Amino acid sequence: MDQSLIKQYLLASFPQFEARLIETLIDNAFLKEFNEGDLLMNTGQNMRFTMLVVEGLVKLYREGEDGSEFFMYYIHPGGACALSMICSTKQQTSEIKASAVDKTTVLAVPTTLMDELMKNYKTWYYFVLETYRSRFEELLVVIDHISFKAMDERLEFYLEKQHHDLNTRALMLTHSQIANDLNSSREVISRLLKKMEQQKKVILHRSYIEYLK
Amino acid sequence: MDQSLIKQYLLASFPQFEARLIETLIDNAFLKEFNEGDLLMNTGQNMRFTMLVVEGLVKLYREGEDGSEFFMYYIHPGGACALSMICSTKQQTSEIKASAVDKTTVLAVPTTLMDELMKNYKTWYYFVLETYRSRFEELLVVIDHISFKAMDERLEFYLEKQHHDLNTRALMLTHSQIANDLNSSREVISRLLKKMEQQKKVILHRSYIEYLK
DNA sequence: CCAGAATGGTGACTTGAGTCACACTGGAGC
DNA sequence: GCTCCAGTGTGACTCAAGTCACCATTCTGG
Repeated sequence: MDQSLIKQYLLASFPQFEARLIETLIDNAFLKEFNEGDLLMNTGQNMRFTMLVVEGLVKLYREGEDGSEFFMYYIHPGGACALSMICSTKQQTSEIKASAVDKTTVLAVPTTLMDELMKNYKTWYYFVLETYRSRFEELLVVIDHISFKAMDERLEFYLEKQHHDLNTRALMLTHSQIANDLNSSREVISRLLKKMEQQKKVILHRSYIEYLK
Repeated sequence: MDQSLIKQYLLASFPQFEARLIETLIDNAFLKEFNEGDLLMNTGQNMRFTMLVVEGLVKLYREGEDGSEFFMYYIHPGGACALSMICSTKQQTSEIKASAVDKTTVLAVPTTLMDELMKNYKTWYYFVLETYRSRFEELLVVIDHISFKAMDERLEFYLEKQHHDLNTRALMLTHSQIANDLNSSREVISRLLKKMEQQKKVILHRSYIEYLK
């Protein structure tokens, strides 16, 4: 049944939540599934639910005016989208998108419930603040990289991150995909990858990259 | 007296705070003054106080490894540093600095008080969330600019922001300062400013720029 | 008033990275 | 087998922006 499934998910992914909070969430939230590639959140729409990721993987990226995109970070089970945690705000400026990388399950918590949760459950408000803080810091790291680092270093960091977040050395990525994520171009990425291969940091294959270091 | 001064400041800069919250703050927080150029917050130090700006102006910037800096945004009276709102976290990665632009007064609220404030005062937790949200969005805009825009556009945006935030057309900035804030070099900024002058968007003077558009 | 510092202007050069054009290759599907 | 196409490799070119060198102007402190 759905209720007990929610409980299982919460216990597994959000072990820090207090028992009463879990009960409240079971009574008020519902599960939602997304397939690979589905959009969880689109630009500027008013959020009526806070989404807690309980299974799968979500990719957050920024969309430029011309359609080019820019990878920011992944959200793993146990995380939530910071932006989805605010009850009904304008959000006109920020063009941000979230899409499922794998088959993903999220727990949708109505934003109308936020006041009560914040007030009554310490573990909830810790979670909200911690979510904001960590996303904030990730953005700072992103800013660091694009403003202070050159492409080769950014590429290495990107691959390291992929390796770490996806927990595999076999990175299923084409050069164009990487170029998109880093807002660069395929040729540039190809050349840099070639260099990295010579430095024995990766081995290149068709449609995937073996991460060594 | 200090107590009534705090009250005045709070009423002026944080009119949304409920009366009981203001009383609590009066009893537990204290004012702190900074002179122009003083550092309010340094890299990675554990924050023991949340700082609410009640007078003056605070500049937030990111420090690169080599000492170069990168302007992010201003905090006006009525605002607070999002990062200072988290009770004692690691914060090892983020090298972020806050310095006073003018003579600035802040209200220092002990972070040990956060739990109680969040729980008991709805206007407080709205404020905290709103602070996070708005800073987050500002960072997104920053990312947009450095990843999608060229220097000329970034410069125009920067000047527009200065004009808007400092509320004056007489921008007291040298070319080197601007270059620092944008993580560029003086010569580049000089040339671009020259172009903008030809386009009648600014008039250049020694040590200050008249913003026209 | 003078020396030195701060500020700004400019030409010449270098470089990282984006673009264009085109060639090669391995796999999927017929 | 063959075709087509996504994925990749590479040289040549362009351009924005950073760097270097040097000079001119204004300001400031003794």
